[in-house]
Amino acid sequence: MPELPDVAGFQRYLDATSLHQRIASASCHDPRFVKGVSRRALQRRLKGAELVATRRWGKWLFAPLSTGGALVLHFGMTGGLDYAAAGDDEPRHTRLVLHFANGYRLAVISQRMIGRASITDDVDAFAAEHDLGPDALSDGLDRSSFVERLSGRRGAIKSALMNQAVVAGIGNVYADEMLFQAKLHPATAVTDLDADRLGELYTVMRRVLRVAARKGGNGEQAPRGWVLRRRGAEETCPRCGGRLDSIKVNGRTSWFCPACQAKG
DNA sequence: TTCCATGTTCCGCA
DNA sequence: TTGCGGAACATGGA
Repeated sequence: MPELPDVAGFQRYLDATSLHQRIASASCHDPRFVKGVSRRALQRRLKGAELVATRRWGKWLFAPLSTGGALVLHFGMTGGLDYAAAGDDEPRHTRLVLHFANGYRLAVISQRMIGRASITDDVDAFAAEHDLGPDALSDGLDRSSFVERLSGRRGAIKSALMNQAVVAGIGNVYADEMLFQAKLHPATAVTDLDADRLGELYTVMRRVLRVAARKGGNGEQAPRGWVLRRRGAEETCPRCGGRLDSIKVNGRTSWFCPACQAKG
């Protein structure tokens, strides 16, 4: 689930619940969830601090600390946040808990241990270390810079869209949605697309992500015409009614309409 | 039981 | 040297 729109929802949730509260203690159940720093160091850096803001970059969520540095969160393939009273049961697969002085706690959930938590002293440097391109919704990523970043790439357009070094935030589901709305076959070679076509894809990308982020990534609230509600072998194209098909692109399942999304 | 899953990272190959 | 594609990683549901 967690692609850019989902993480945007987590960001709003964190903003609404957990900012400017003193962290009495932090507990991490599984050391494998912490990357880059030791589990003890993570807990020590969080204790006594407040989360003073949030910043999202692609699928990564950062929360600068009042004591310096920033908490780093990534949710992997399934995860989320849960803010509740200290006595409430923690959700399954809770990996990190911030216990606030106000008697509430924030649980960070990530089922498959592919997510992670860390501490960084410099968000921009962290992004550079992880080879993150500009956030897909950032102001700095205008149409021409998007076209420039994609042009000349050798692989399939879907691979390029999902490449976090090209543009950060797009995953498998939303890549399929964008390609559906842009009427592009997922395996189309980037080199077969001219600047106009890539520019159209930029417009679609921004619209899809903006609309989805507003819904907090909740796929059930996606507009009726969107294909992401219909991933599956028995499903039909919301545009032409034909049967959807799937192929593997870059090892990931791509759902598309063979009639609407012509190759090239 | 086997396969597959919405992500990132690492490695081999062109 | 660089970029691309596949495998590994961990866990649970179909």
